[in-house]
Amino acid sequence: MSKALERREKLRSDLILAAERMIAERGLSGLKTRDLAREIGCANGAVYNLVEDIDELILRVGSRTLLRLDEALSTAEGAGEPSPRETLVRIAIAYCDFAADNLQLWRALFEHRMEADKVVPDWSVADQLQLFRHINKPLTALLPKRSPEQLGITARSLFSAVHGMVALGLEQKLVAVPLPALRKEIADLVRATIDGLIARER
Amino acid sequence: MSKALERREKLRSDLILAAERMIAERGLSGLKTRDLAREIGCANGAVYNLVEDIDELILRVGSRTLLRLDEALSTAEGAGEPSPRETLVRIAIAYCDFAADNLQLWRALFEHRMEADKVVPDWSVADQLQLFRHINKPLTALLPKRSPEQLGITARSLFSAVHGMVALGLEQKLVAVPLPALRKEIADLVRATIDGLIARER
DNA sequence: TGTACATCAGTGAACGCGCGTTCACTGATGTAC
DNA sequence: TGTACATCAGTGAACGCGCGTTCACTGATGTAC
Repeated sequence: MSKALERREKLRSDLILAAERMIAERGLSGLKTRDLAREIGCANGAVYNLVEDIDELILRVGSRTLLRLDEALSTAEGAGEPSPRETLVRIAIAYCDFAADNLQLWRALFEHRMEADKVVPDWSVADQLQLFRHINKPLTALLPKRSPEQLGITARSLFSAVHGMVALGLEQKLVAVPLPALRKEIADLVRATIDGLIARER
Repeated sequence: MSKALERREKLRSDLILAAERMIAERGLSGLKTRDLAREIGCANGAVYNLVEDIDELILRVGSRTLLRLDEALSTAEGAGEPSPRETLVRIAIAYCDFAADNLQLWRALFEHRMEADKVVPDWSVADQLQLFRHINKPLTALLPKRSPEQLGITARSLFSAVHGMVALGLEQKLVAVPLPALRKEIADLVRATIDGLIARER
């Protein structure tokens, strides 16, 4: 039986990797069960032995994407001088670079909506919250007077703002910041915002 | 013949209004041709006498939304003291309020993607560019040393940042700024950013 | 070691639903004489 | 004013495609004796 279980786990991981590749290449809407089955060499219906449904599969891929994003942010955090302000700038730039390098996978994180009645599982929620620790630490150093709740809100605001610049910038549509200028604009905005917040603190 | 033309125009405008109502109530994905036809009291196929296809219809609704947004921003601009910094804050808050009050229609502006081969028509492009004049005027007053190109990029950055806060805030998901705090957070971020940009200018 | 049986992963055709768009046809409206 | 004809908006059934999911069946693998 263990041979069978092993095989099953192998197939399951193949499935998730194939889904990841497919989203990366063709976007979330390009993910099709029949193509997945062909890709991992099994029948249509076998997919449903490996995974509850397509929503679960998408969340599994999302989990992997968040993990890689986490690593990218950790790397950015570690490099260079320890000034908390510049750490935040580096994190923001790293977020931008990650999104650009993993465009479709990163978009899938935000495009995917569960049906109204289904609930996002705990393991997926935990993945998301993890990421805020990158922002929280330097922000706490910069704004020591603020309560944890206030800091949490400021962290979310800052993240949302940077996320917006990245999202519209990478769309390459009319309202977007032109791509070459994007990283510089993000750095400027983060620095300006932080300086403004600190000045306001006093 | 003019009686017929009149009737046709009436039906066409009914169609656009019905589409607007339908998107507002059920979101962009809730827009269905059969429901539209029933709503305006004609057959399925008649819709295609009034409009090229569904993409055009969505863009027409989008055009109306952008027009109302433009009015809302104009109103915000006019009210209160003339300090350019506070004008920008009021515009950002007005954008947030408009999005909250017109949630589905506002989302439709960003969700809608044309198929790769089709081109967004000129009248739709013009609608979008119009809006930036609201941001550009006060920004020019605040940052007089910058060239028009630089100002254009800064305007887009600022817009993207505020848009990101509104978009994630109104999603009400994990990463979002809590809704009651959103307006205050936006005002703070805009003030902090502007102060930071001006300080950097010197 | 060999045989009978049970289990369950794997199969792939078919279900079921949704939905934009087309098209042969109709009937009301307008035009020509 | 009346008749024959042309036009074209309006009709709604049907086309065509996509696609997640189910399900009766099969065959390989493992277990019991």
